[in-house]
Amino acid sequence: MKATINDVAKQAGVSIKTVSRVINNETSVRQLTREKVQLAVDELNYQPNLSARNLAGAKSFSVAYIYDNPNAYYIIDMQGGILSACKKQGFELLIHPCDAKNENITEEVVNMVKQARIAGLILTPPLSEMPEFVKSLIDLDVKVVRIMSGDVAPDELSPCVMVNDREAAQIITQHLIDLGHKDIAFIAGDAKHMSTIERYKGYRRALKSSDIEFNKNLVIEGEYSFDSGVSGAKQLMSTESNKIRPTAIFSCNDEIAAGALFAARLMDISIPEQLSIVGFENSPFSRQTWPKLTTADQPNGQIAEDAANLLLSQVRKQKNQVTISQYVPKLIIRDSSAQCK
Amino acid sequence: MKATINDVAKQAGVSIKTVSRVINNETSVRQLTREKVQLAVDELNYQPNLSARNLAGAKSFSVAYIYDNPNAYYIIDMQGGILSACKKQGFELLIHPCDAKNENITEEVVNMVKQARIAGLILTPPLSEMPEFVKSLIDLDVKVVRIMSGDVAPDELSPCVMVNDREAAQIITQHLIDLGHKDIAFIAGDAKHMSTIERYKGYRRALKSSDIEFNKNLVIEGEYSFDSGVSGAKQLMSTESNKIRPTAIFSCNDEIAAGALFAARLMDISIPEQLSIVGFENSPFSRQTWPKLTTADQPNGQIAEDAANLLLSQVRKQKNQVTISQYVPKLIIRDSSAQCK
DNA sequence: TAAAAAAATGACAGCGCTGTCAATTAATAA
DNA sequence: TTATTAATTGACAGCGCTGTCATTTTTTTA
Repeated sequence: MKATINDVAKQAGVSIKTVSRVINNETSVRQLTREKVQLAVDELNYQPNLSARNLAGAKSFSVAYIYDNPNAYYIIDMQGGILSACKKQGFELLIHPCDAKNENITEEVVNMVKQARIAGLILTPPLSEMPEFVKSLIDLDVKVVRIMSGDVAPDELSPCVMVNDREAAQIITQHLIDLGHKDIAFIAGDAKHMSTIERYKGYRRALKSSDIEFNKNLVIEGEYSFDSGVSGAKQLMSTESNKIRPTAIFSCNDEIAAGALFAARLMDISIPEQLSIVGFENSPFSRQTWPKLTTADQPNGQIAEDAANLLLSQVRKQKNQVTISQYVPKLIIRDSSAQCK
Repeated sequence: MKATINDVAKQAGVSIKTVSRVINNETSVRQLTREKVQLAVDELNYQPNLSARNLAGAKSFSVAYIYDNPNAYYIIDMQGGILSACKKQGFELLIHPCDAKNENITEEVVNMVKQARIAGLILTPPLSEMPEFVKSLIDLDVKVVRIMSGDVAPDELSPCVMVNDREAAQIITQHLIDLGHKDIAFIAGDAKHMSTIERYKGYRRALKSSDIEFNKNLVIEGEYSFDSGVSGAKQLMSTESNKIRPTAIFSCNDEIAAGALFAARLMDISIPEQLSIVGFENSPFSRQTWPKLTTADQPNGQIAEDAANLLLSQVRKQKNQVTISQYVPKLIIRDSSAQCK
């Protein structure tokens, strides 16, 4: 059947403890011994039993990805990236979707972490942005890595992988400005999400750096949803009011942009001729709208893998890597943005 | 710290073995004893340690969901449903995305199953439709439950949860016929997928039952992708040829339908006035296209939970439930289908 | 009522590994 | 060279549970 540590020990002519040392990459094993053991491991195609390790050892080999995010594409990308890192290092991944608005979320997750003896957690927005929640988890003696929006970590609670939405938003707004747009509207995502705040900052910054006067009537509060895009765009483009109608809309994500596109269609406004609309995220359906969306690409899979590697090195106590990686989403120009007439 | 089986045994005044019997729902425990133990379990908020159970026992408490499917919405729904069933029964879920086209997929998955000591597997199309692959897994002494397209299981390999695409496709085609359409085109998904075949059968059956002559020029081979919808619709609606142009298109899923919508837009064909387009799946973006798609709704989360329950009862050897549940996706009428003029 | 059969319970080993600590070996200092 | 220290290795217990089998208790039968 499956080889155990005993088989390897016998084959290599050492004690099981030495095998254990080798597979755990501990120091104080002579090079020669290490090689002997490694050889036996390879020959027998030995893979340590996770349950046994979790049971016997102080540390566990399970990490979890906790998330609350209605965006399926995002979650799938994240899972993929994390999984890829976990596999390479012999860890197992548990997934735990949950509801950030649930009052008992802390209790629920704390229980889950205890129950499964989890060694580390990866958190994405909005969970990663709930300091109290994060704190209760860290108190549990699990390592945590957060993926967050911004350029520097907001606190010292845990290592973070940062996504610089501000800069990306500035770039994408600048793209609109370069096309001659001045009346650029902004449809926000959930107000509480850092990503919304950061994208808004980038938007403002771009306007400022081009000396375009900010018009608060062009800013619509919303949430990360299609419907929010529909109603936001309707409001912005309605002719009833005597407000200024924008010539371009910066939507906080692709879903909102798709909604805006939908509203434009309803109102018989042609895109991009009469109105430019840009999204954010480069989710698959930004390629499936009419017209295809100009957007900003986040390499989510890579971000996730990065975060997972950070977490695993923490868990394995290799070093307290304080390295904080930062990603800046890249502008992708498609067909929903054009020269302002 | 966390309560163990010893604590419970002490509290209840029985041996740990008896506690074990109670938590495993074994027979031959007196009612009185069972209650005593249950009380202690509740008081101590005891939850058995999964690693220990997996290590000590013959059976394991881990199941896996293996999938290859580019449709993020589908996967997320499945995961959610499976997870919900697993949680209720104290099982852990491992997820394993993979590539069905990879030659070594069997080896890869077999390894994974052995390595993690997995008790059961849930398979969705296209993996569930690869008999050789399924067989090698079953030989491994893991329980398998497949989610498949059709009304009856194609073989005896494993219990199945069936999704009756044929009937649903017939209903949705009938919907088009009821609207007065006669020249109804069909854009297929991946030819190898049972769902494509079943939906095609339903389409044919509906035509037949209304005595509409089948025109093979109106059937386009494709795959489950947006691009396939674009090129399919282009081909169907091109004016160059002297073929009959359809007045309605049955797209094998929503993504294809979205592509068809896109193509219609390109060709300046207005939907649904000049052409009705229907999708299949009721994925979120069927609500985010212009116009919103008429489609067939699959309750994926529920299907998944059903499959997971079937699997877990197998694994726990409660009974060899041969119950095969069958779901028929329901017609959802939105704005992309209209009376034929 | 005693004997036999059936049901309920418990003692104990052991799953595959890691942690602790003692024993051995190699490296260094005296 | 020998004593001392450091590096390497191994023996063994035990993580929390389940499987096996023996023991005790209850029920049934004679």
